[in-house]
Amino acid sequence: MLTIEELLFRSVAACVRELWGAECESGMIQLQKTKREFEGDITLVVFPLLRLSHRPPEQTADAVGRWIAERHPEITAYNVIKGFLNMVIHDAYYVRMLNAAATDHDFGHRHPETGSDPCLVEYSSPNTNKPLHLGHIRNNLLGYAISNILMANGIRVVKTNLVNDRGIHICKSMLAWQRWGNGETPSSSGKKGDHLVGDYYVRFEREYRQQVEQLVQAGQRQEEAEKNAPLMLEAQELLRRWEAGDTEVIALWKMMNGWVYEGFDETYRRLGVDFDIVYYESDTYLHGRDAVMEGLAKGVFKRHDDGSVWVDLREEGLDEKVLLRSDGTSVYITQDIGTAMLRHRRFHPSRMIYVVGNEQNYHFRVLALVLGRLGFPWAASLHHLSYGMVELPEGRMKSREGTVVDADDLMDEMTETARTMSLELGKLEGLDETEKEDIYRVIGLGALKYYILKVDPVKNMTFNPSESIDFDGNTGTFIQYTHARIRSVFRKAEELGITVPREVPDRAPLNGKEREIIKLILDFPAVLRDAADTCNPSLLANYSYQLVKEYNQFYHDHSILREENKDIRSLRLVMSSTVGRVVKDAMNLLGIEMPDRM
RNA sequence: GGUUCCGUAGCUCAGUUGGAUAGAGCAACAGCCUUCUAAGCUGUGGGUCGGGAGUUCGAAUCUCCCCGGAAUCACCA
Repeated sequence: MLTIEELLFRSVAACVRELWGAECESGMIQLQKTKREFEGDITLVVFPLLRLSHRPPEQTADAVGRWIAERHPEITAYNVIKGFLNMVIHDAYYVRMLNAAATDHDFGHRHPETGSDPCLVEYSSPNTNKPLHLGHIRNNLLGYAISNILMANGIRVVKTNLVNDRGIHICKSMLAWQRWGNGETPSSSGKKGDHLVGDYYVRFEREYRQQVEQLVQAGQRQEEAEKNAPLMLEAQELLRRWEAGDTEVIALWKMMNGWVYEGFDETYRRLGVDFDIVYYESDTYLHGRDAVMEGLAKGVFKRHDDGSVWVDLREEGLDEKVLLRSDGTSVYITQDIGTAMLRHRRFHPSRMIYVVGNEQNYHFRVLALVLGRLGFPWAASLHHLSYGMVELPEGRMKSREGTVVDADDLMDEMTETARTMSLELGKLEGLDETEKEDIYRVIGLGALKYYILKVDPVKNMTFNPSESIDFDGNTGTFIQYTHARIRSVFRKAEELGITVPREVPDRAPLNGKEREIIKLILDFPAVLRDAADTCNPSLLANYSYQLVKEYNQFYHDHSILREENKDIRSLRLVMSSTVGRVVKDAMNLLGIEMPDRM
């Protein structure tokens, strides 16, 4: 079905051709929603057309308005204010479009093209030496949400996680555990595996700092002391033995990483995110080396006298960047080169999206350029979905100062707060305990997820642990609450024996509020597309709030089930159920569950 | 110092391709529960869109310069 925008677009072009004998160039026909304070639904901005009409704005707008109104019964009236032509659209059009949305189970969604290449999304990518924190939550929510949004747009998605399971950081935890652990395990201590390992990492850092301090007091320079501290030397020795395949070290590494994975799995499960494929750096870190050596042979990279291999990106405005160490071992980016190649060989992705914090903007520019230098045409398909840091009121989270907001703790607190508030309101009486607990969980997590996802990813955001997350106002809770009330209307309708039509059978006139809401519903497909095109889930979050806010005002003024509203009930019921469905759909794409009651 | 990003109400954030008088929530104050769930609704107050110049019929939005903040520029990951 032709939307009214498409119809008007063509109509304006035809009008200009007929009246002034000119063709519209792209961008000249600007249609937008009419501002609330003016009468009308769609507005044509006529300024760009003045070049063709050679008339003042008002005359141009009036001429176009008259031409269109004479030919299209959908336009019932128009008015001109300065260079703006506001057109009023017939109620029947909106009722028809509402019905189309109401009866389309995949409203706004597109079906995947068969045989098309997938989009690969990498997110989470944790280190295995400490538990997940608030920054990881932003990462995971963004990655999971954008994957869902792409899928809703008919794109096949492969969700991947690249676990950084090797390196000096995990050796530090291992060393501390060997020293001070006394064989402690998750089951012996009752601690979650990732937290247990994280505690030993913290222990290492604490002891290490003491050693450094002692060396400095004994007369060494800070940098010297940091290199010479016995604990650091031991950790490095452990890394060497790991790389040499020492069975004892490998066994310890496997055991402790196993604990961490159990812990991560639980956190992921609670957070509601998942992956199709998990890559481990210990498997992939060697693969990039061959590619770098090939590039060296082709002359796109250079070897320095000490044997290290470099890429010179000064022409692109960047610096020289090391790709292989002088001892031949790989660095961080080497591993990413290898991983990208492995993935490309296996999936032929049309796009590779990396959800990684903005502190790695430089890294991903380099990665794309290096892959380009190596001659891979798909280097251009890399997309870094960069997001800002989550900061605390006093600044950045610092593990040294114990200001890291732990993911598990935060989810616990959110659920707990939801429980307390729910009990105060006392609306869940009559439900059994497991149902109640599930609703507390859904509300607590919904508030957290929405709070994070409503912010534009590119921006740093502030998280105030004591007062940030409200359950009032522009929150996930409010959206869930409105949904729960809509569901309640339908439960009541059933009790009252009111039949709910699938679509609006009559041609009831619309009031202003109803039009606003229907227009918002009809925006959903475009918002969903924009969110995918710009890799920005916050568009969906803010859209959901806007829709629900509008609906909630309507809800108060327009009783749906009252007997005196019988004749307009069908419209209101169809509208309500469609709002409920769209909002639930949008929120689910963000990973936010929608309770039927709360 | 170089590069990139951010700067909108006291606070947290929206703001569509450049479009009309820049919007929400929190906080403050005043109302609304015989009425489909008050986690809600209605109203009041609150702005040099960091500053300046430019482009344009029109700039929070695009360009340049400055100010403030963040990240990064490692043989760390």
